Amino acid sequence: MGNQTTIDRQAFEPAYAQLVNILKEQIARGIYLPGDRLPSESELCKHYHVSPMTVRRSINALLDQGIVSTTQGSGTYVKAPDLSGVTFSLEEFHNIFKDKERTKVKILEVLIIKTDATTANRLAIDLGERTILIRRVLIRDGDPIIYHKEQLIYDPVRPIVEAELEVTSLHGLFVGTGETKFKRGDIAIEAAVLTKEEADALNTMQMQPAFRLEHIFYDFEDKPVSWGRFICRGDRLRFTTTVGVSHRT
Amino acid sequence: MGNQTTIDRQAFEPAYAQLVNILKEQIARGIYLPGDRLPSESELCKHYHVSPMTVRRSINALLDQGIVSTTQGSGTYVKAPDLSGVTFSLEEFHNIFKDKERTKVKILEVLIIKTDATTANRLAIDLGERTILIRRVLIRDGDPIIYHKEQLIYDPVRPIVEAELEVTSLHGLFVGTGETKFKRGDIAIEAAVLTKEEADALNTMQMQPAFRLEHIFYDFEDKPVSWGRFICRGDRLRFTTTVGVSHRT
DNA sequence: TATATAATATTATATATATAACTTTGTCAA
DNA sequence: TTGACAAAGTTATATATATAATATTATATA
Repeated sequence: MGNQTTIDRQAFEPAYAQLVNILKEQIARGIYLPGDRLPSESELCKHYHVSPMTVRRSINALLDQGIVSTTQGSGTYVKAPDLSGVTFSLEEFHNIFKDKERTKVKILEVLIIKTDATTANRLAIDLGERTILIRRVLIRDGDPIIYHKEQLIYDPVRPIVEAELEVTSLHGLFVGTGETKFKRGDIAIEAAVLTKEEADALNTMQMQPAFRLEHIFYDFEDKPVSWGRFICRGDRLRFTTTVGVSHRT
Repeated sequence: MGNQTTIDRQAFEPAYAQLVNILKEQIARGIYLPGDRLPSESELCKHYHVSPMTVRRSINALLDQGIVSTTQGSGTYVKAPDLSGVTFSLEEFHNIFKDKERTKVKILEVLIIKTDATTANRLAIDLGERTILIRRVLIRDGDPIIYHKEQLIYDPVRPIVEAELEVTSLHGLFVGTGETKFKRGDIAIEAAVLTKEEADALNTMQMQPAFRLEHIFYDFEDKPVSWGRFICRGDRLRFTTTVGVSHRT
């Protein structure tokens, strides 16, 4: 069991990172309980023989991780683990896209249509204007996993379509190739049950649980360029995270 | 439109934060495009008349926000916005618990039972050992919103039960009162459809979409102390976030 | 006792500097 | 042209120091 109490200057790990781990471990062991004040920065300096800025950096890391809170003039206090600050990432979602060996993208349909009310609202355009509709399925090991339906602004001047279609893999969206044409995106996750259209595309039955990941992307002028939804079978995806002080790597 | 280009030393906002905003805005405006190299740290020092450490701090902030990436010896580069690093917070979930005015907790059932296989596995105990089962519903404005089913280790020596039951509001779990008895938790989110039991508790129909938030909490010896699930109506909860460079506050 | 004031401790911000590690570029020789 | 090497540029880490802002504690005063 790791039980570091001093900072090893010969170690590969930098001093500030070592101090972070030392403090985290002490908190994890219950030496400092929620509500307790940590030693002041100057005390930590003396005890571990590091400079104030190094201590500061370590404290900041603990702050970022939501493990402690600081009050100017008072001290640094251990936070009780709570769920309010917990985050979960799309990493696992991203992983599905990552290995290009196992996953393929099948384009079901591409057509130019007149917008319905919902799309007009999302893309901030007039009802009836033309948009490009793309429907695709992401297939892993022959199994359809994710259904994607997207509508893009139809703009002959700036042919985003070609760029989008070139990327038949959707890969660019998730790894940041530098070819992405959008500056910013709003994303929402909802729980849903599969509609018939979605179930057909995913080759399963309707009324199955699913994640619905809705996205709107904006260009550099903050105008919407595309809107769409990823539909993901609930039995194939699960988001995990931890709260509190987890073990050191 | 904010268009800050110099650092105002009289401003309330500290220099490093101002520099973060300046750089973010330039990236948002497309002055630096994905893949571009930012000016080197020493150049930024000269241009904005701040010390290297201050520039460093700003760059680190951009790193944390996933806006740039750095390569030692080479430079700092603007990242293309990608979904891989996107995170969702439980803030909105947390908000439901926060206002004690509107929300009440109704305890449906508390009993001591012998564990089934699933619970024994989650709590790392033997099959048939006793656990405490608690079923509650969180009600907002008279409407049942969240159904919670939890099983705790039955340990006469350490009566966690009383503590749990005192907190009839579940509030402590989410705000970190310092009274929480656990050190660490694993959390998973799944998409699901309501079972009959869940639908009854939530006073709605089964087969409706729902989020299932499963949690296991551990004590300071890393032994599981409780396991449970929050079931949340999908039409009452939605997680949102943004990707890329969003506008400054 | 209660209140205001001073002193002290603590975090927050900022500067200046130094060394190390790594990358890129340029130079020179084979 | 190619490869080896040196030089310059860039980020990463660390120290030492200073000032400001806030909180806490002690002290003096009424």
